[in-house]
Amino acid sequence: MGLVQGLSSAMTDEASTPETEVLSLLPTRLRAARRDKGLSLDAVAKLSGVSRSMVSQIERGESSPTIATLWNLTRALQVDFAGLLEGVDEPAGIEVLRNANVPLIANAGQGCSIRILSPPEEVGRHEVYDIRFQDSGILDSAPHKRGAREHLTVISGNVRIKAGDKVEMLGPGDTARYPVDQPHTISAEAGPAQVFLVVQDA
Amino acid sequence: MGLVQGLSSAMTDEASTPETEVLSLLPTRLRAARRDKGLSLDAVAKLSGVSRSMVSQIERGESSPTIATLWNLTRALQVDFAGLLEGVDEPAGIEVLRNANVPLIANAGQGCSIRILSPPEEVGRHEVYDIRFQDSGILDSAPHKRGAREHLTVISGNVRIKAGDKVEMLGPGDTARYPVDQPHTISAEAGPAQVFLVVQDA
DNA sequence: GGAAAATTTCCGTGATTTCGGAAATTTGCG
DNA sequence: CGCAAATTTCCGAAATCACGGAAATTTTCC
Repeated sequence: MGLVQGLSSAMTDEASTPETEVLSLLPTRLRAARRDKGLSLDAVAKLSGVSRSMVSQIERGESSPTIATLWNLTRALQVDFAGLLEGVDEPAGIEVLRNANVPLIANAGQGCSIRILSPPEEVGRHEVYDIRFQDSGILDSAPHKRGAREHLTVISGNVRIKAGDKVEMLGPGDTARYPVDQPHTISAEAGPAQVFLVVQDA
Repeated sequence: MGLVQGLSSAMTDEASTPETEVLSLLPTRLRAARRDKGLSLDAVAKLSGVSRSMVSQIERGESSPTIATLWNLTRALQVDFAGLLEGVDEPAGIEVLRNANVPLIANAGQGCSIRILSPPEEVGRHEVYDIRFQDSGILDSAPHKRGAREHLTVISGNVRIKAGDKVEMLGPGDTARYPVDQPHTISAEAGPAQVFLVVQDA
């Protein structure tokens, strides 16, 4: 007995946040998803191939489903498998960051300043930067983790992108997307430039 | 016998994409994650509280773990539970979208044109737009799904953001972030304006 | 090469999930 | 109220997961 067992013994070195409880949210969320769609246990059973009884047990938290069965359930209920285990936080109102208060990284690269537009909480998943280059300014970066991509749009000026061994020239209004699990460099080519950079999954 | 069973019988009405196979990626990914960190089966066993044998079986795809045990594993390996089941595609080189070829939505809202900077594949997870308003231009949007957020930065001009019942005024260089699981409106306030908009998890 | 150490896989046992059908509960309607 | 239909929960039986220890494999070092 003990669906959400363990974790007690050997804990990793990070903060012991109460997020161990995330699993306990799953039953409620599944039931909610089903009721939202106005489906009966039997209906989702037929849709998902998981038996009525099992669906019932899972929804009541009396058993910890196999990922295979959970996957089938999410398909039938059309809920996002990923989001199902996410915590719930999300600031409520509009969060404003004034031009004057934007955090700045002045001495990264040469002749460029980076304005950080995304909140620290989002680091890793989703980072947004406004980067301004002086003439011939350069910013080169070490590889991020695999799967990471950058999405760059030129606001003004001309820039040169180098990702791995590929090179591209961009003018105002141009956009480039590229994987950054490799060394990459952004540089202003003739005169100053301003770019908007979104890093995902870094 | 069949770890990735079912799905054969009653299929939902959507396209039968081969994404049923996603589960088959999990073993490989887990093993990769462990090796990346230079850990032995025994090490993660002690860290996660899951037995060596089980970890081995899971990594070889010989058993479909319970979400509880999978969760414990992800904690020990410090991998994102969500991303673990995501598909894999990712174009390789630098993808360039020229200013002249940017897809345009001309008649959304009033007096505003939307330039779509992100690729269609990313829709839902991560969308990037360059929006230009004429004087008094307005764009209001219906609620997206819960958890979605917009990240807006003003390139030029002055804009007014309304999300739910909250309102904010932004000038050049200002950034706002807000939940969009509710009706929301962006409008140019005095003269034309240009904004950069990132929508996540729509 | 060869032995020792470490790592991984195999195997028997016990606990848990999963299924199909029966009982219990809830819902709908005269 | 009371009965019928629908929905949900309960109950074995079979399948699978999960564990600990032994065997097999790989790695390390002399």
